[in-house]
Amino acid sequence: MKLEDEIIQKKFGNEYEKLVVNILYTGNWMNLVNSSNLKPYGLTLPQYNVLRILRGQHPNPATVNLLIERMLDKSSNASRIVDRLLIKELLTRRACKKDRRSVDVSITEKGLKLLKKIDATQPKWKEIFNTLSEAEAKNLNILLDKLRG
Amino acid sequence: MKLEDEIIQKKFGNEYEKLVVNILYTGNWMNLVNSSNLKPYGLTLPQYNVLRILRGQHPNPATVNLLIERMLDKSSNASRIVDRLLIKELLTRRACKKDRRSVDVSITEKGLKLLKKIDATQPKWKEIFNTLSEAEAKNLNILLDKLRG
DNA sequence: ATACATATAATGTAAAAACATTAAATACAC
DNA sequence: GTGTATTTAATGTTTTTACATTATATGTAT
Repeated sequence: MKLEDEIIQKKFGNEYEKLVVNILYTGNWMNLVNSSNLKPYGLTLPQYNVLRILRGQHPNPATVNLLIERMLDKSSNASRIVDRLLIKELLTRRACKKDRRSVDVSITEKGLKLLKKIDATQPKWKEIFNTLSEAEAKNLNILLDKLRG
Repeated sequence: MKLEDEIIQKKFGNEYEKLVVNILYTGNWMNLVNSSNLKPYGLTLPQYNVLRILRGQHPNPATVNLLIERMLDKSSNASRIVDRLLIKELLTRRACKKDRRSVDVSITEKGLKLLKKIDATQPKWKEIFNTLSEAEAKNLNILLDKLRG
């Protein structure tokens, strides 16, 4: 029996316990879709997320700290993810003038161009979730926001 | 700005796009809670999940294949996770009689005992999600099931 | 029976993550 | 200003994951 069926059939202690498995399972599936989409471009999911954060800041730089704050995966290998993207010339890293402990990390033109290319091929969640009406999606968002307090 | 705030404030393309970030973010937070709870027992989350699957099968064995099917993280280092748990004597591994390609993996008494100890200290999601009524949790589950089609 | 395909798990290797520590700059109390 | 604590990022090391390959057993078509 697959977990998918397991979720449906298994007797969970309560709705909250089931909810945890449900969210984790759904999230894993989304991650799978996302990362397999990125593979042709030679980016891992964390690398992609960092690039997107940098694009969000552009043309301002971001510090490594800001990357850590924003990244979905907080485990903070941010410094090394920046290393890897630097090698690929998708970003630049230079000492921050105002605070010499910090570094200014900025996405390059090459990085922006790559993101743009990826944008076009990213999963269309609206279509993937076609079993869900817009109102239901909205409702889910509201409930998830509420869940986190 | 933290991602938490970002989710609230950012303009997403549509509710579906927001939903993806929302679920991933929530799931990451849950994983964090779960794995920090396991750390005192020297188990990683995948190791813990494998042990729980084995307990679910007990007293029957599971094949590695079954573990892969059921694990939340499908990347399938199942074989090596079994290795690690074997070293800790939390499970046994022996050739399967019926199909000599397969292996029978079973949780040991030591493994069962460890799980039992962990059970008592696992996060009480019902309390953690106290911002959410039981009806809302149920509604979330229904919507998530629907989302996956 | 033989040949070929498939299923199952293990292994080799490279990449990334986890965890702890370190180094340097800044903030702050006195 | 001096000493101490804190912030910021990088680094060292170990563990785990990712990806491809391999070895063996089983299934299947002929």
